[in-house]
Amino acid sequence: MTIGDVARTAGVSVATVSKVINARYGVAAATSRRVQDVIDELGYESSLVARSLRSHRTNVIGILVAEFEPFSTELLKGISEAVADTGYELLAYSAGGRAGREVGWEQRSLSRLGGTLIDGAILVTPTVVDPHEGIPVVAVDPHTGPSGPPTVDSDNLAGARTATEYLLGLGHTRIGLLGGRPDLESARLREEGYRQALAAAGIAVDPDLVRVGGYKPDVADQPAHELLTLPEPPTAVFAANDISAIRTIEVAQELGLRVPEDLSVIGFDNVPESALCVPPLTTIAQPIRQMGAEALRMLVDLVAGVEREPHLRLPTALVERESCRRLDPVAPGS
Amino acid sequence: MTIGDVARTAGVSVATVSKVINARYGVAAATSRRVQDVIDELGYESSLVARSLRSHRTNVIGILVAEFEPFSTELLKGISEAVADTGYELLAYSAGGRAGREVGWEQRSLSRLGGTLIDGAILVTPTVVDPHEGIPVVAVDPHTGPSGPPTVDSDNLAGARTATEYLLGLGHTRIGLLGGRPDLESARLREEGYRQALAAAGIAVDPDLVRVGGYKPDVADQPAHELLTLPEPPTAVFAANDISAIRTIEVAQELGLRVPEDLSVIGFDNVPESALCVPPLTTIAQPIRQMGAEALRMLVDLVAGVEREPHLRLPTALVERESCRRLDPVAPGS
DNA sequence: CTGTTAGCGCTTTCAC
DNA sequence: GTGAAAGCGCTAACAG
Repeated sequence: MTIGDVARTAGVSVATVSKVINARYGVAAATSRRVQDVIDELGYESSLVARSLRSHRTNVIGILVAEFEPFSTELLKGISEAVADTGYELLAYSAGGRAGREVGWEQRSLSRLGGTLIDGAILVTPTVVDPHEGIPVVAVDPHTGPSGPPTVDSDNLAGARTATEYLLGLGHTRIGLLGGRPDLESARLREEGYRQALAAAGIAVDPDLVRVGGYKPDVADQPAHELLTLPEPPTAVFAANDISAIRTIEVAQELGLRVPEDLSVIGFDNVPESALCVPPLTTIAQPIRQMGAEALRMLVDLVAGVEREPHLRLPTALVERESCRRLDPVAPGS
Repeated sequence: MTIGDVARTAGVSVATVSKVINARYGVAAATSRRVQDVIDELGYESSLVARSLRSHRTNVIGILVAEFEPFSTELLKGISEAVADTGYELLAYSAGGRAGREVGWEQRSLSRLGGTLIDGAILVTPTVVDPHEGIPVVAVDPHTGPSGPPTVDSDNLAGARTATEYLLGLGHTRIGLLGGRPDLESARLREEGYRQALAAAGIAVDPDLVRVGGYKPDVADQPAHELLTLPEPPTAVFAANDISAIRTIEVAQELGLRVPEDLSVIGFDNVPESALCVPPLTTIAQPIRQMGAEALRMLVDLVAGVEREPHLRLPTALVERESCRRLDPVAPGS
């Protein structure tokens, strides 16, 4: 079913059908109606692909992700809510599982779709972003600094400091850090916040207590295990994201440790999964859905050529649940 | 940056570049290497759009949704996990906010993308599905019966019966039903399960207690309010999905009712949001991620031409949290 | 007002 | 082994 079928059925040329579809001037009312009737009758819808190849305006916004995991899907919900009245449609593209390992998925996806299919793109946690893209781009939680494309992120530094101070306030001094993807600026800032809070409390960072996690359950597995089987293990762990925090809790439990009695764990992100975990995870909340909504608004403005402040940073907040506990004032035997 | 640019830089024709990209025979090793070098150097990626228009095989699976809400995004997570080793990429398409109201978004999206962009599609809670599509289609939680395309769903009837029996077991007899989208078979089955459980307990259904909710918070608002302000209100409500269950709890709280002390509420789906609600929602779990994974596997087989049982029904299970409570044996004053 | 024509970027015969 | 040419479904000049 193509525009040609419609044209033939209506007894006009494809050009005329195209004009009717796109509400261009220069079509007689009678012709227009007849064509419209045929379109309705046949249930014809123009191919987004063919149209985009030619016209370079599609009314579709792309969301480019490495994978559909809790963070990106949460963002998607926020974007979806915000898109409602804009007239845009949404196309979320994941370069398949391979992308997790393969760097440069952002550029690849952008090249594959950017030329024609989408009018603008939201890049979710991209590592590298070529500043001179063909289409407007907004990056959420990117690696880039203030240069590069417009960005939306949250206050990772303050959030990490809050997390660490919270643990400190609970009497913990041996606090482990399970870091995030090293290629992400947010992960770097979270580690920095951890170090700042410790320094402010006059506690030296024990290098043994600092591990690189990642952002996937299986990647967090080994470093979490190492951390918890140390000769002098931490009494609390700050994991740089909820997924690795949840995995840390599971590893602790496999090791016979009770959370929070024997080990306190705090995460970062506040993805819905953090509430489903047993015990429910105490974490630093990012306003993920709001970040998505803001990224979309920013991008829509960009596509429309509206000037905007190019960087938006949203606040984080502590969400207390049940995975952290005050350290007993005197450890038995000490 | 097009294939033409690569061809010019490498000093060959576009046809040759195309052959190199697609690993076709008939290219000299030296030429192939030279072209490959240019591709790498320029960072060229072929346009999915242009390629798909011509070749009709893209290695991309489409997931067509009305909206990115908790159910569809949960499904997306399951699909994303399952796609990892298949070599397919994922393209989730939402017809924008308008779709919620507009019926037929499934057909429209399918027509727009199906011709060329995607090799197969997973339709999420579609209402109408034209059986003779151009590409393989799997429907998740569809309206259709056993005819129509292959489907994946959960045992809605048994789940609804379980939910109602659970409330009955807690001593409730005035149990309200906040139904789901009337155009969904799953909603019909959930109501049916409710009726069956009540009948089995020898309780007549009070028509006042049966309301049509929908699947969006604001749609559930009014019927929930009506239900709770009845002269003789229910002591428990079975909402046909978590989103309207959560909204019911909020409405109850606005009305000064405590949940679960004054009102028990049970949902259906077990989306992550149900655990975040206050109090955490007792609900009937569908294995949503697994449903997504199975739908993907089914579709991949379909695309590959493998024969399969066309309908898969997964079991549901009660998840007890804190929104339901045993009814006091004797109501005060009665 | 309407139809013819020329591409968009790519793949695919089919000559050379 | 390589390139010229046709065409996927559509839109955008331009003639008629």
